[in-house]
Amino acid sequence: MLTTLPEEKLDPRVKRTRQLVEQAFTQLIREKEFQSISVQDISERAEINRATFYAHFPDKYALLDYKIRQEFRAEIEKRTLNACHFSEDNLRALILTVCEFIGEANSHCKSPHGQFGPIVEAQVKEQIRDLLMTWLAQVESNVPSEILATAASWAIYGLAQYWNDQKDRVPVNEYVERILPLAIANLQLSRA
Amino acid sequence: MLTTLPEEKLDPRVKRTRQLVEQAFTQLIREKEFQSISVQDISERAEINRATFYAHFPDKYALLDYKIRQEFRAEIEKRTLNACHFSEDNLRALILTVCEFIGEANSHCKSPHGQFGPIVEAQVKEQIRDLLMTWLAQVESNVPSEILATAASWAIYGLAQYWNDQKDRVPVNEYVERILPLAIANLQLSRA
DNA sequence: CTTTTTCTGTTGGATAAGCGACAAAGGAGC
DNA sequence: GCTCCTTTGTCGCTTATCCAACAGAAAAAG
Repeated sequence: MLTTLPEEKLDPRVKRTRQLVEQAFTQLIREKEFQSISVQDISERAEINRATFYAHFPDKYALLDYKIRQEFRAEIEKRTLNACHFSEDNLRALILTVCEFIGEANSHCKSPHGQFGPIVEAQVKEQIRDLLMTWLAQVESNVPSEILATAASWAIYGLAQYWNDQKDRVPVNEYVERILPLAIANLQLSRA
Repeated sequence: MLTTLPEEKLDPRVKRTRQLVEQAFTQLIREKEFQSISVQDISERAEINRATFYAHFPDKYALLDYKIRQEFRAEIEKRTLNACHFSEDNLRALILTVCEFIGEANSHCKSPHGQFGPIVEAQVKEQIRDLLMTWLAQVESNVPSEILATAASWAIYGLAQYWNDQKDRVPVNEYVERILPLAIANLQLSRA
């Protein structure tokens, strides 16, 4: 689910430890390379037991996934418009968010041999897809919304990454305007 | 004990909740009157269960005691010299600390009908006594150190409060110098 | 005054977190 | 190759915290 109700009667204890783990990880990630961060490091920094970490996350990669999802979601919620309807403006904002998020991820989290990229990609695409699904739920079409959302999420992420990899970049806004019609067309295929 | 070893292999959970309770109380005490602060208020603010509060403190008065002790101890540790030996300089610093602490307590914690005073008095006197006991432990005398420390703690606190209640106060340092010989004499009675 | 509401301590049972200890896997140095 | 050391998941068992409920005290409302 994309809709965030961060506090709906959650056990205070799990709320606490999640928070502690998160902020410990946030601290460590800007000190060390992700690879060299151990679960023990996180547990010690968070002042929780190591076993407790595993009660919340299967491993440190799951925590990374969670962190990425959370931050991307925060961007979505900040700028606009999660859990609202499909519109040209919303789609534009979404694409813009993706472009900038990838840029941030590349610059801030300097991964040595780019093991970071695939993880970010998977999580962000998932988020995009979920969001598009909620938008399309209110629209009639003879193509299943999963199909449309999947295609569009891949396309949007691919285009955003393509832009980020360029040496001489067109301004973001200009680029977004250029690919926006394509994205719209993708989502409105075979409209009823 | 006055000697503080705040973290010696204490269960992380109790460390956490103590900290949460403390900072919740600290926040509330500068918003509300102590009387109008309920255990529920503290628990909610600290995001712990109310029953958990009672697992740590018998009631809110015990928490207040604890807070006062802790802050006075912090003053002692900051300025100087806990767990060290008896000397004129140390005693002077101690008396000065007491004078200023009472002043702070009176001004900052404006209690409506002075129910605060007796609590502060009890806790601070206890702390003074403990500290003097450790000092006297290294000194020979034919009078039990409990007796000497008790008398001196009452005398010092009484004189500090007396000074605070005056309308036209002599400068602190001057006042301290005046009563210092008296305190010294008290502690060195019947020296071996 | 009576009624209603809030707060207080306390209890029993459920659950999360803590604390070792363990075998296994990986890395560093020899 | 071989140690030595660290990290990793995982497992019982203990302990702290949670939660809902309770009766009684205190405060507010009527």
